[in-house]
This record gives sequence, C-alpha cells and structure tokens, in this order.
Amino acid sequence: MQIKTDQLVELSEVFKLLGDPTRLRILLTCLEQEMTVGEIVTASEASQSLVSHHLRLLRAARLVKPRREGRHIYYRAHDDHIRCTLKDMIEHVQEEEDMV
Amino acid sequence: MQIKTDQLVELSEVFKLLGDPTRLRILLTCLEQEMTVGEIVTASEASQSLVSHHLRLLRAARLVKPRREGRHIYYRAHDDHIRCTLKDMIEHVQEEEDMV
DNA sequence: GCTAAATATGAATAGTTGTTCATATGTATA
DNA sequence: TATACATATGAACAACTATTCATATTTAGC
Repeated sequence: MQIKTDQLVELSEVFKLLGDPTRLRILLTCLEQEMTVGEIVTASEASQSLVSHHLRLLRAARLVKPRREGRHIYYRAHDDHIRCTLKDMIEHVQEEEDMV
Repeated sequence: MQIKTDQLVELSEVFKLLGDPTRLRILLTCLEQEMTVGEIVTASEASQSLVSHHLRLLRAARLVKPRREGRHIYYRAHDDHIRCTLKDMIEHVQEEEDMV
C-alpha cells in the first residue's frame, strides 16, 4: 500500500477528528438529515458551546457543511462518501456485537 | 443512524488509533503482508521503541496481530475488514488528489 | 434601535498522548 | 552460559486536546 506522506497525514487528520466520541456522535447526528445546532445539542447531550467548537473542526475538515436559514444553521454530513463510509463501519461494529 | 453509546465509544477508539500519522503508517506498512518489527521500523522511519509502543496499542485494539518465528515477530493487519476499509479510504484520498 | 433567540468565539485548564531515553525480556547461536 | 540480536517496557516530559465558562456575534421580530 503506497501513499504519499501528505495524503497519509491528511487521512490521519480525518481519523483524529472521528476519534473523539462526542464529536463522532455530533457527526452521526447529522449524518443523514440536516439538523440545526440546537437539535444537535439536544441529541448529542453536549453543551451548546462544546457542540459549536466541534462543529467548527468538522466544518474545517469538510466533514460537515452548514446551511443558514434565518436564525438557524443546519448542518449535515458533507458528502456521500462520508455518509457511506461511516454507515459501513457502524454496520460492521453492530454485526460484531451479534457474534459475541 | 442509531448506535449504542458503547459501540460509538468503541468505534471512536479505533478512529483515534488511526488518527496518528506515525501509527497509521505503521499499520499501512503491514496492511497486506506480514512484516517483522525491524522491517516496520525501517519502513516507517520511526524509532524501534516508538514502533513497539504503537504496535502494542494496535495489537490491543485488534488492528494487527503478531506471529512469532524464532527471534522475529511478524505483524499483519488483523483481518480483511481492516484491510478493505483502509484500502478504500486510501483510494478515495488518492482520487480526490487527482481532482485538484 | 431594542430584545430575545441561535450560534460562535476566546481564554483557561485538567487530562491525555506521542515521543525519547534507558533498560529489560526473550530467543538463538557459539 | 555468554553474547548478540530482536522486541518490549517504564518513566519522564512537552505538546496537544476536550471541556467549561463567560462573552460576542448574527438574525428576526417588535
């Protein structure tokens, strides 16, 4: 498996972002539908400030994208690749659970 | 996307492990063939001690598995799921590169 | 413009993590 | 058993990160 160093670093940065449970939960919350920040706060059970900090990191890495609508900002997973990859991995984790 | 908290934590722990470039490089080095620790040290350009520390974490998370043969210990990615998932993501990163 | 609602930002901090250095353990061969 | 080789471990530390608290910004409606 050959990969250039900068691509490897880029990839590891994405993994690092997914490597925090709170942030992962935030991403999963808006994986398949748009969600306002407030809704994400409620669903993720994290503070408003923390959610906002994490969303900024996810945004910077293009893992989510925002859409403004009046006072609300809707977030959603950035693209299909992210959606598919994460769904696959979750399914895998859940299948393993069955085997135990 | 519904997922139990402990599964989410488990998943984020895997991502966290992949989230360090040195460790990711180590894993990729033994993704498709068995490699001795020494070979991994050379290929990853990290110190013997550091490689060993990282291998321990990867082992504990069942991302790699060791096989002893005399004085050498061969490591390899633990299973096909890990191999496939990582190969897919690397291909994706490399395709994105082409588009820029 | 003023107020309330929704979201973002900055500073501060406690806890974690990657790395190094020195040393230990295990294994083969002489 | 002594020596060399291969790998693992433990302590120590600097750098980083998640979180909180307080405050700022943006927007809508009055």
